[in-house]
Parts: sequence; C-alpha cells; structure tokens
Amino acid sequence: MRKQKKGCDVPDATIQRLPLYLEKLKLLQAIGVEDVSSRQLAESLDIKASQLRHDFHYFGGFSRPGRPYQVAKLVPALETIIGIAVPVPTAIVGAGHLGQALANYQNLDLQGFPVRGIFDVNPKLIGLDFRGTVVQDMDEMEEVIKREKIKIAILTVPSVHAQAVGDRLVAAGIVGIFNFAPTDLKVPDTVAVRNERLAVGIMSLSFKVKCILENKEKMEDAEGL
Amino acid sequence: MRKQKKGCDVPDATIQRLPLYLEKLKLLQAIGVEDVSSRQLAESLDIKASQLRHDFHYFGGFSRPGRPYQVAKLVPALETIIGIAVPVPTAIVGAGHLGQALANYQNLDLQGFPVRGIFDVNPKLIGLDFRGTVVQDMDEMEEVIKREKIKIAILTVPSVHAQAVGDRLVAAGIVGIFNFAPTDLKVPDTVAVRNERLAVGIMSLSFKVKCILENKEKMEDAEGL
DNA sequence: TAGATTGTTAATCGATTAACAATC
DNA sequence: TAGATTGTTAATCGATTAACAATC
Repeated sequence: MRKQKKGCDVPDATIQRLPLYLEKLKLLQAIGVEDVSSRQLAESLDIKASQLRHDFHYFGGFSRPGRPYQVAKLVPALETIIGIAVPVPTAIVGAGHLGQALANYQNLDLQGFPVRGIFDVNPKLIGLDFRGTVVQDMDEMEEVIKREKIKIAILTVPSVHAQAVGDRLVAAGIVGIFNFAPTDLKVPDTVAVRNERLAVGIMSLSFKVKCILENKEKMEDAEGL
Repeated sequence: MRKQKKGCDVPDATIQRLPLYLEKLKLLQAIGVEDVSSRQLAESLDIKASQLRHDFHYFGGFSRPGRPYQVAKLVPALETIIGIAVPVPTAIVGAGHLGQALANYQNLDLQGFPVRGIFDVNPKLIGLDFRGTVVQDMDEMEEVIKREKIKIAILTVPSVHAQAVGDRLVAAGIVGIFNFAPTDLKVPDTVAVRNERLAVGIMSLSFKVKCILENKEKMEDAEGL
C-alpha cells in the first residue's frame, strides 16, 4: 500500500490561503473583473505574487504561461479544489448560544455549507427554528446524518461531552468535525478535525497588546528624560 | 530610534503555544501536580520537548538546569508573559447572535478577560442583560472604554461596519481588536488585530474532507479489482 | 555518584521568496 | 516585436528538532 499523506500532499499553509483567494476572486467577479494577474491578486491580499503562483502550482493548469488568470475559470476551479463545487450538507451539534449564532449565520449557506440538521439534548431548545431548520433531539442525530448524507459537523457542545459526541459523529459517518470545544478530540485518521480555540486567539492578542503597551511606556519614558 | 519589532521579538508560532502551555499547566495544578518535566508537558500536548524548551527560552529563567519545572511558579510566570496576570477589561462590540454567544461565554471571565461593556446600535438589544453586563447604545462606547480602561475589543458587527467601528475603537484608545468580521481591518501599527475567519476554518476542513473521501474511493476501487 | 533534567547552540526541515525560461 | 505574464526550479529564510554541556 502506498503511503497516504493527509491533505493530498498540499502544505497546510497553502490550504489556508485557498479560501482567501476564492473570496477575493468572487469579489472581483461581482464587480465584473474578467482577468487578474498573480501580482494584482497577491497585492490585494498582501502576499507575494510568487507565493500565490507557488500555491497554485500544487494544482496546476489555471492559466497558460504569458496569460493572466481568468476570474470566471479560477473561481469554479478553486471551488472544486476546496470541495464546495457541490453544497456540503452540514450539521450543528449543540444548540446553545454559539450553536444558535452559527445556525443564524447565513454565510454558512452562501459559502457552500447548508445546515441540514441542528441537535441538542435540552428539551427547551428542541423545536426552535433557525432559518428553516428545527432543533432536533440528539437521539435522532445518527439517523438524520445518514439520511441527509451529512459529512461535516460543527461541534458546539460543552467540553465535557465533546469527546463522547465526537465518537458518535464518527460512528455515524461524519468525515470532518469543526470543533469549538476547548478539548483535543481523539478521532481515527480517516476523520479531519479542526479545533477552533477562542482562548488561544484572545490570549495571543493579549500578548501583543502587552508588548505594545510596554513599548509605549518606554517611548514615553525616553521622551521624559 | 531603535527598530521596534512587533510582538517583543517572539515568533508567532511560539506565542500561539503559550496559551496551550498555560491551559495544560492549570489542569495539572488543579489535580495537585507540583513538578513537571519538559518531556511530560510536551508529550501531553503532542509536541517535542525541545520545542517547549526552545519556546520557554525566549523568556528564560523558569527553572534551573537539572530541575523540572514547578507548576506553581510556571503558571503565574506564563500569565504575566501573556499579559493576564491582572484581569484585562474587555468590550464586546455588536450584540447580535455571535456577540451574545460570546457575552454568555463565562470562560472569557475565567481566563482573564472580564466583559466590561457590550454595545450595539439596535434599540431592541439595548438594555438586555448578559451575565450582569447590560447592552448599551454604541453612542456611549467611547466614554465607557475610557472610564473602564478597556484595552481589548471583540468586534462582532456586520462586515460593512467593521472598519468604521474599528476606527472608533482605535480613536477611543483600544489596543487590541479580536475581529470576527470577514474584513481585513486597517489599523495603525500601534494596535494589534487578530482576525477570526470562520469561513477559512470550515473551507480548509472541507478540503481535507474531500481528500479523505477521494482516498477512500480509490481504496475501495483498488479492492474491487 | 549516576540518572535525569534544563538551557542553549547547531542541524534539519519546510515554507517563502526570488529568479528565469517559456509563452503569449 | 517588446513587454508582461505564468509555471517551475533554486535560493533564502525561519521554525522545528536534535544534540549536548552544565547542573541538580
């Protein structure tokens, strides 16, 4: 058996830039731009043109040498690469405040991730309607996932339950979990997990804030001398 | 004037790991562990011990050579480095679904970021109480920021208003913005911004899901032959 | 002491950037 | 054609990992 590198052998840094390219290109498309060079596109994203071309080179064949990229061709090409050329049915598991916020976030739909199920154990939440999708009892989760062919789950349950619910999702056939619980989920390597850590975000911001404030103090002290 | 590197000359990759170290150490502290070696701590975080020591080396003096780290000393040391040894008063700007979810998220407080103000322009939201903090009209934002000495703002307004509100925050003296709008905020370099891009997260997850499904298909085809 | 551990430097690895031939 | 542009390889840069002297 050949070795089966995760992520189709594309580095993570490149994968993370693909959505940014797509977003910018859709914007250009909306205002009627037909062609765009690597330099133009890269500059608008504050990166180097060579990095953009290097990224595209993993997939290849977006243009011909000498000709700029055609927006109308690049947009669907990127959508296919990212895997959203066809809508990806998605579930929200945990209908607390964060789950509700995400359920109400219409961009999820627009970007290719229609919400086909919302689940919770709390009877008070079951039956609530979010943009046309009704919160169901978590007992029905496995059945709905199979029926609706849901592949991606957004996990917003309390940390203590994250692993147990994650195990159920994997057993039900979920292939990608977007985990908002501050827990490292253990899953088989046939399942992709992305951990969204709010605390990491605000703390690394805090570190930079502290540095800025300290520098400011020093500058003022220096002036005072 | 000396050149003033952002982030106190510590690489971003290291900064991002500091909260993970702190979190794990607090967990150890809670179960009464007194000493921990770089190897133990690193293994529990699935990284190399040498990376952990290399990270700590930017700050230095956490232990003496030959002796493991003392949890009781390391926790406050990391809190000081991250800048949360003293609580950092924080504002939530935009009290929509996401803003409400964050306002209800008690971990923010526990991790050193007490919410001292929530603001919105929508009269229907003004007056709502979230864990003891009442949503105020955005007209009062600048005054409250100054009075409460708020340094960090969590920005959850619609993208179209993000830049304008961001400008007001900067003018009011905010030093760090945790931006949830899918917009690249332009701020002076005396202000730190962290962009939280939900779409990037779910799309890079989608890419990996697509790869996994394709590989699965290939494996099944190979078996079928 | 012997074994374990840190702080610190050097080696390795991977990602970014530059360079340039091929092409339009 | 001349200027602009891509695809692709090589050079550079930075982050991770290994190694090891100093220390307990």
